[in-house]
Amino acid sequence: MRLTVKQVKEASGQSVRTLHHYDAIGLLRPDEISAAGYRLYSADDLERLQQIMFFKELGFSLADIKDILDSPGFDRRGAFLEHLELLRQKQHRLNGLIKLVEHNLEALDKGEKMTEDKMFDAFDEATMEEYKQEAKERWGNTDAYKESMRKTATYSKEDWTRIAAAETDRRERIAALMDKDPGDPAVQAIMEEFFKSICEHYYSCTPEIFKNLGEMYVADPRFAKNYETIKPGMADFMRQAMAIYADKK
Amino acid sequence: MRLTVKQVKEASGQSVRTLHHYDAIGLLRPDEISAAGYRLYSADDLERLQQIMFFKELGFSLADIKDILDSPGFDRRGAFLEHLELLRQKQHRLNGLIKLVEHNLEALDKGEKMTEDKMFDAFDEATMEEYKQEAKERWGNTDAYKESMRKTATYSKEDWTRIAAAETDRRERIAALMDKDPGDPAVQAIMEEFFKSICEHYYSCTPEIFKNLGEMYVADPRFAKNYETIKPGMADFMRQAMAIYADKK
DNA sequence: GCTTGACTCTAACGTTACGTAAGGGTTTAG
DNA sequence: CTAAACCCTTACGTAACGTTAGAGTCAAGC
Repeated sequence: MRLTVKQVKEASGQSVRTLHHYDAIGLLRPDEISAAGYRLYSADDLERLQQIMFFKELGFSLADIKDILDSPGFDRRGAFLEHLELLRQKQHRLNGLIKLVEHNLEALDKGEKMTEDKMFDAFDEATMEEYKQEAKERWGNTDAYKESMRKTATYSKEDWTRIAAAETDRRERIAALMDKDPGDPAVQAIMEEFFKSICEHYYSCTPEIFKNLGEMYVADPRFAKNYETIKPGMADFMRQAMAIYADKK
Repeated sequence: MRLTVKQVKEASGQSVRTLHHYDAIGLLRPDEISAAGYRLYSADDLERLQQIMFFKELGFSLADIKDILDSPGFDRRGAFLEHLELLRQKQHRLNGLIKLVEHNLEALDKGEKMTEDKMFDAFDEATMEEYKQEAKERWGNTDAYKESMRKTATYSKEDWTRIAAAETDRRERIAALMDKDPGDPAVQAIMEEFFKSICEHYYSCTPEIFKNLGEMYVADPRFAKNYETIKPGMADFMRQAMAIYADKK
C-alpha cells in the first residue's frame, strides 16, 4: 500500500513541504511516482523517514544524514544502537541543564552570584559533537567514496555490465591461481590490472588506499562474502596479494 | 569587571558572531561600548545570555525570547521555574524516543513490522508546543502591547508626565464616583475619555479590547494593584464600568 | 616609539531547512 | 459533472547565524 504526501504527513508529523524538500535533495525519494506526478511512499520509505527524523533529532544536517543512510556500510541495527547512545548522551546533557536551573533557583533565593563558568558549563555540546563525529566517521562516506559516486553517476547500464564482467573474469582468474603464492608474478599481474581498473572506473587510487581496501576484504563481512563465496580463503588471499602489490609500488 | 566578546565567547560557548547578531537584533545589548566601539559585557549581561540560551535550548525563537525577556511582567524566578518544567517535558519526550528505538531494535530482531503511528508517535512535539505557547502567553507581549511600544517609543519625558497626570486625575474622579452605579452617565463619561485616551496615546483600541482590558484589571494582580491601592474594590468597579461602556458601543 | 600579532569592528553575501504564496492540474464524493 | 480536497512545480521569503573582506585597536616587547 502506497501513501500520498498527506498521508505521510499525517503519520509522521512532517509537513508536505518537508517531504518535497527531502525529495528535491535526494534524501527521501518516494518509491513510486504516479502517472499524474503524485509522490507515493512505501513502507520502506516510512522506515527511512523515521531514520531521518532520528538523525535530525540528534542534530545531524540533512547532508550528513544522506551520506550516512546512503553509505554502503549502513545497517539499520547499528544505526539504532547509535541512536540509543546519542539519545542517552542528550538525556545526560538535559539532566545537567536541569541541575543548573535548580542551582540557579537556589542561588537566586540565597541572593548569591554564580561563577561564570558554572553558569554555562551544562550547555556544552562538545561531548555531543564528538559522538556525532564518531557516528559520521563510522559510516560516513570518505572523500574517495564521494569521488566514486561522482564518477559512477554517469555510467550507463552497458558500462556497468562491462565493468562487472571484467571484474568477474578477474576474480575467476585469481581463484584459479590460489594454489600459488600471493606474490607470484601471475597473481601480481592481475593485481596491477585490478588497481588500474579502480583508478579508471571508480576513484583515483593510491597504493595505500589499495592496501587498505585489501584489509577491508577480510575485515568487513559485506566485502568478504564477495570473495569467500567464490572460493573459501580467497578474501585473505586477496588481502595478501594486494598488500604485496601496494608495497612494491 | 567588563568582558570583551572573546571572553564572553570563552565563558558561554556562543560564537562572537552570535553576540554580534544578538546585539544587532537588540536581544543582548552590551552594557557598555568602549571608545573604540568594543562591546563590553557586564555580569548582568551574562545572566541575560544564560536566560537566552535556556529559552533557545527549549526551542523559542529569538524574537519570542526578546518579547519574553523585555516583557514588563518578566521575573527571573518564574522563568527558572518555567525552564524546569519545559526541560522536564523535553526529557519526557526523549524517554519516549529512547523507548521507540528500543522497540525498533526488538522489532528488527524478531523480523516484525511496526504500525505506522507507533513509528512516529514519540516524535510528537505538540505537547511541547503547548507548554511553549503557554509560556509565551504568560509573559509575552500581545500585538496590542507591541503597537503600544512603537507608539510610546517616541514620547518625551514631558509627554509622559502629562499623560500620567491625566490618568491620575481620571482615577481620582472615578474613585469619587464609586458610590454610584458603574453605568451612571458621569462614570460612563470618564470611560469615554479613558477609551479615547488609550486610542490616542497607546494603541488602536476596540470596544472588545477595552472590555478585555477591564477583565485584566481584576485578573492580573500587577494591574489590579494600580486601582486597589487608590480605593478597595476599585479594580472591579472599573471592570464593570468598562464592560458597560464597551457593550453600548 | 614603533612594530607585531592578537583582537576588534562593520558591511555584506552565503547557507540550511524549510515556510509561504501563486498558478495550475487531478481525484473523488455527491 | 461539478465542487471540494488534493496534488504538482516554481520561486521568493525567513531565521539564525557562518564566513570572508577590509580596516581600526591594543598590549607586549625590542
